[in-house]
Amino acid sequence: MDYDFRGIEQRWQSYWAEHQTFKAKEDTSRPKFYVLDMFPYPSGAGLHVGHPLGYIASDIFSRYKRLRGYNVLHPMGYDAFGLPAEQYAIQTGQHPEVTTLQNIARYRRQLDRIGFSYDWDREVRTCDPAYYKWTQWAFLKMFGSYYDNRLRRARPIEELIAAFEASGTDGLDVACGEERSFTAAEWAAFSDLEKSQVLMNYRIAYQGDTAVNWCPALGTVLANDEVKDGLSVRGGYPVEQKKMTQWQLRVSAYAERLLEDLDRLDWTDSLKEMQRNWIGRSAGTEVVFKTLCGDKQKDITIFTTRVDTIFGVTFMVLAPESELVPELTTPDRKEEVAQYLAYVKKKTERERIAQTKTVTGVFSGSYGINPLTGEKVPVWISEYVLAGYGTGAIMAVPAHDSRDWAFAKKFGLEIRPIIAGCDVSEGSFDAKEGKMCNSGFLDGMDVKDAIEAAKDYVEERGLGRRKVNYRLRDAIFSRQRYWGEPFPIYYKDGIPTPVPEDKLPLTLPQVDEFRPTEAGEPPLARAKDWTYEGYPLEKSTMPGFAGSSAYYLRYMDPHNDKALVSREADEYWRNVDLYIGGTEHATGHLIYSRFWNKFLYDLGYVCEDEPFRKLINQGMIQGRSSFVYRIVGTNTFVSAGLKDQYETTEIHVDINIVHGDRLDLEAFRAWRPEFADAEFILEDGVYVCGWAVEKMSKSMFNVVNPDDICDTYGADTLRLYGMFLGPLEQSKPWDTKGIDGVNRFLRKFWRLFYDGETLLVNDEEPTPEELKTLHRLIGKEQADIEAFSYNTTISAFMIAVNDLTERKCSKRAILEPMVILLSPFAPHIAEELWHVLGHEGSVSDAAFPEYVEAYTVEDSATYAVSFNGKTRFTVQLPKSMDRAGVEAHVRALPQTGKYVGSQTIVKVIVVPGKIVNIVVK
RNA sequence: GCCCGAAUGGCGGAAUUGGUAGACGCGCUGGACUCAAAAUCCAGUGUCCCUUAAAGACGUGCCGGUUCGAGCCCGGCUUUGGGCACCA
Repeated sequence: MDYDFRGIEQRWQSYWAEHQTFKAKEDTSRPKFYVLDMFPYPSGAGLHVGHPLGYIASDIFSRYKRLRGYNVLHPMGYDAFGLPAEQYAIQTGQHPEVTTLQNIARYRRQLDRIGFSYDWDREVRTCDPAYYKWTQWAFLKMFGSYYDNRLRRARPIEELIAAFEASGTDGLDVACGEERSFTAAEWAAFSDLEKSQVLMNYRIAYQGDTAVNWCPALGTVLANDEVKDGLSVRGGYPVEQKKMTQWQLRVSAYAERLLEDLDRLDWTDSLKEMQRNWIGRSAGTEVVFKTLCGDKQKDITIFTTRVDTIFGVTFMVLAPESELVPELTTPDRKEEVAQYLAYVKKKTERERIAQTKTVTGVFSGSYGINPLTGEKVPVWISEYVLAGYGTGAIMAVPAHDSRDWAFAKKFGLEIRPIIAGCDVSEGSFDAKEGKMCNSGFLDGMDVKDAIEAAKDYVEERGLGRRKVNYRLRDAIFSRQRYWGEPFPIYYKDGIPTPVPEDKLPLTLPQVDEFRPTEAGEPPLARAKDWTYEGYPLEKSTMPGFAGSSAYYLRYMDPHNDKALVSREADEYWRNVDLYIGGTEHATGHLIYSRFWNKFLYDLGYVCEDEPFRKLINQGMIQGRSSFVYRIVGTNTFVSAGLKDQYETTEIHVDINIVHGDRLDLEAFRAWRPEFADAEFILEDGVYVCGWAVEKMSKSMFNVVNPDDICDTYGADTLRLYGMFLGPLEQSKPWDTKGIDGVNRFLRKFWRLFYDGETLLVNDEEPTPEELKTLHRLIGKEQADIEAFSYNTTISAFMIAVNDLTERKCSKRAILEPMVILLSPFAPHIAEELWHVLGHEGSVSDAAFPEYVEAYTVEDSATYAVSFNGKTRFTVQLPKSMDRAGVEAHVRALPQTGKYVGSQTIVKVIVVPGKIVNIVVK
């Protein structure tokens, strides 16, 4: 019998489905292991080979853990709300749900062919009302909570209301938008509407005015992580800054915990570093400068990490959006300031980014007073100061900050160095080193000491206080779109009011069209009767990350309609042990999920405060594009090696008609009508294509469809080859050259069982050498799989199979454990061979073979030979060698003579496995 | 500009973390089988010197250092991938 992968793969895939082999049940008698993939957005293009690579990696680990006796939870679902389906709906009128369901069906067919061990009974879809009920529920919980900075956790808003009633804001330390203070009596006197507005300042899900990334082409706002280089990540449309009232999540309240808890996670350092930078903790000082502005007195609070440089302040700068700007603009400067503000306002985000080197600004006419020196310094307005960070105002120290330096140069302001001996004629001196000068009481101190001394000084005299700032902003949670979760909020007399929990889910209404209304309202404004008890419902919907923030919890208990997850299920599965996915979610999903989980943890709904214990980032799979070269103005194509002799245009060509960089000329002519009468200039009789590694995409004709690989080689070969390409975490191009190698390996393994129709498996006793081969493999597998070094694991397998082939060993005692070892990687062929060996049932229920040290190759130990207390060289000796043996060996070494010379060795001290000390006389 | 990471044959990549560099696979060369092709199998394959072999020398981006010993550690570069980017 030959290795008939088509029959085998079909047969075993049906077997798994029929027998529910991978159905996961809570079972407290067994240890759990939760392996999760980042669920896909089902796009219209279907899967390409890059997508399932991470899924294959996690599937291998799931199957491996199963073999090791774990109760494995390995689910899959779809992140099904999102922009592309809606854009398509706007263009075609097709309901996004229809296209989404079609895409899901296609994804499922593609996934099924690869033989994953998913428990499909637990599938979730974020666009399913039974699922988004819990997204809405969580939102309501956030709406009904505030963050207590002292307890460092979220609490129900009722507790805050009780505190207001008892003593107003007195003695509170809670996360909020703006600092406010009022007494209990004042609180009691507020109207309902006023109370609602006050509470918004504290809720974890709140409505507030904010500068947002507005994308006119998409007709919606976007979160910071949805914008890159001033363009929307999806679609690449321009984005501008706009002030709008939006729902937001107070992620910033969790900044410190999100940062601290990174240390406890088993994630890669680079990913943790990305999150740390995104959170951007910076410890500094807030200092108050009084101002002189006609007869008005106004304080400017600034934030700085370098109070020690305060003696070098020669001017101050406000963000254009700062509310102090109108107050501090003197009448004679009014016109110029207004002009500048208009100029800043009409800039798009993209222009701002492109022009970061251009220095702009305007003088306000006012002066600030340096609280340490009493000196008067001008207050400027410039866009290089951001309204959203710190206090939106800075003290400028041009001698020691490059941005201030550039500004001072441009506007001719004084640059006053305060570190001895530094040269600031060509640029600022930003380093934190040297001795202070021109700085009053700080003179002569080391900069490092001065930083602390200055902080203390300012704090002790009440001129300012220590303050920690974060770059992390609150997440903007409204989208002016149709295809997302509706907010369970209605407006009762203008007061945002939650829809009662027992009325959830609040389902998405039908609309006749999916674009915004003529009045510029979101599409939900088109719905008939979009009201609750006669009051208007919120018309925006939630963003893409809403549904993906807690999906891992829902998998634990997907059919529960009483709770997001039951206590029992949560306490059994707890959190994700292994999460595999791309690094592109580092500052989006992976932050939001952690925040969302911590919030639920604070309120006692889940028992772990971090969602993903270990995280692996699989690298991106790039495409290998092929090119042909058309001579300009002709329909003649020249082979890559000769192209430099002509003036040519590079054209992407479908990689399916290129074989080993050689173009199939007939297929090329048939490919597109305009190439039907193409002429070619060949080299050595063939047309050689050029190539490049690029992103895998339709437009570059370099997409490899996993279905095609399954057709030609089978899913097992696809799985093995994908893992054999190189280290999991590394980005690499998909190059189908070389796939024959792993396919050959599978056939070779098969031939250990069969010679044509003859079954070769026998019950002979294995020789010690054969056992050694087997156990070397077991040892390698165990160590390498745990380290996700799948490529070397597969190499080890190939070595073992080559070795057994050479020995003509088809002994059951060797082959049986090997089938089990292979099953995580190539499950279909493993099932078939398990069956051939006479077993009933699935190899997935077998146990990982035990590793016996006796059969392993004799390991060597390294001994460092030291003489006169200094290590001179090392020797490698078998681990089994005893002390006397090591001693004799060392005495006989020629190197020993070199160092000991004519002296006599009186003693050799052997520390097992490590050091040999030689004592001489 | 700032913060991470990487650099090894013709190619993808190994190397027990300081101990025989190049495992495994691809490709290539030669051979066996075959009427032939495919498939399969066997042998060779870092570079240089050489008819060949032995032997030797060189060899992990570059320069220097530590060490008996460096792909791995230290200092200084170069190239490259990724993240952040007026965050005070």
